[in-house]
Parts: sequence; structure tokens; C-alpha cells
Amino acid sequence: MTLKNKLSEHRKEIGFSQDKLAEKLGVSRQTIISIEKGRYNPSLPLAMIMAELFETKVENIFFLEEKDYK
Amino acid sequence: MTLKNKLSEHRKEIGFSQDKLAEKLGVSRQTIISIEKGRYNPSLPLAMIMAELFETKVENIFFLEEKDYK
DNA sequence: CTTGACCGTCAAGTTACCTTTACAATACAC
DNA sequence: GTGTATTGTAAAGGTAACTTGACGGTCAAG
Repeated sequence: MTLKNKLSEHRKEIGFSQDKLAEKLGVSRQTIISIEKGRYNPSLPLAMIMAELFETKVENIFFLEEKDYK
Repeated sequence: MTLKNKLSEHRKEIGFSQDKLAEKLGVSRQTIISIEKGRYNPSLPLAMIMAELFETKVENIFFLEEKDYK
């Protein structure tokens, strides 16, 4: 199951580099790159910390694809 | 990083057994038990499918602990 | 034309998520 | 008291999430 996401859009909106975001979130830069590129999904806690940082809900950053679960 | 959750409350609210919920979500019963017991966190897509089923937001089922990320 | 900031790839290793199978305990129906 | 529904534990195995380290490419200063 792969999700789509708007991580890079949200990141740029607050003027963060991948490096800076990684540090802020307490993960590696590789992790940010991989998630932005859709190579894998973040863990739930990481997604929630992102939502907090961006002052939004998880559902506004990550999106389920209809076909995948129906 | 471990989250708290109200999965069993939401599950009971819609009158589902662990077994039935597992089937509905397309995961094993073990997975439901382990998440309810806080042994591990669901993946992000699983958490989002749960939120959809319960007609709520991820943040209303799963909760970050302050100390863990500050 | 070098330096620095930023974005990207690849590879190898660890840990977390999830599976299947088997078995035990409670509780309520009949 | 025997079924059966529900919740739980344990163990072994596979895959996904995340790490570190090394390296390449672009672009805008200076």
C-alpha cells in the first residue's frame, strides 16, 4: 500500500530544506527524500509529528488511493 | 516512539469484534490485538483506513505523547 | 573556477510492522 | 457440561521503515 503525499509542498511552504526538516523531525535526510519521492510511507508517529509541524492534519499531507483498499 | 490509542473504544462503538475489524481492514487479528495493546503502531495507511472506517481523523484515534518528541 | 547549499542515488545493516499457526481463558447459550 | 464466540499469548519468519556513509549533479554566489 503506497500513499500519495504533499510533503515537499508543505516543507517548502515553511521554507525548510530537506536537511533542516530531517533535523527538526529527528530523522535522517534519507528518510525525508524517500518519503517525498514516494519510496515508502512514514511511520504513523512520524506522520503525526509532521502534521503538527505543518499545523495541519495527517489527512492533508497523505492521501489514500481509492483502488488500493476497496 | 509509542503512541496511545483509542482503537478498542472506536471498534466497540461500531459493534465489531477484533476478528471482524481485522477482516474489514484486511489485516490479521494479531495486528488488531497488538495495536490495541500498544505493542506497536499501525502503518500510516492502516491508521488512515481505520480513521475512514470510524468516520473520523487519525488524530482522534492515535495520540502523541508530549515528552517523546520535544 | 571553486565553494557551499541543496537535492539526489546506492548499498548494507537494524528494527518495527505484520503474518501464520497453535494454543489457552473467559463467558454466555443451549 | 458441551459448543462457540471473543480475547489473549507465544514464536518464527518476511517485508517495510529507517539509519549511516559515500558519492554525484546542479546552481548561485564570490
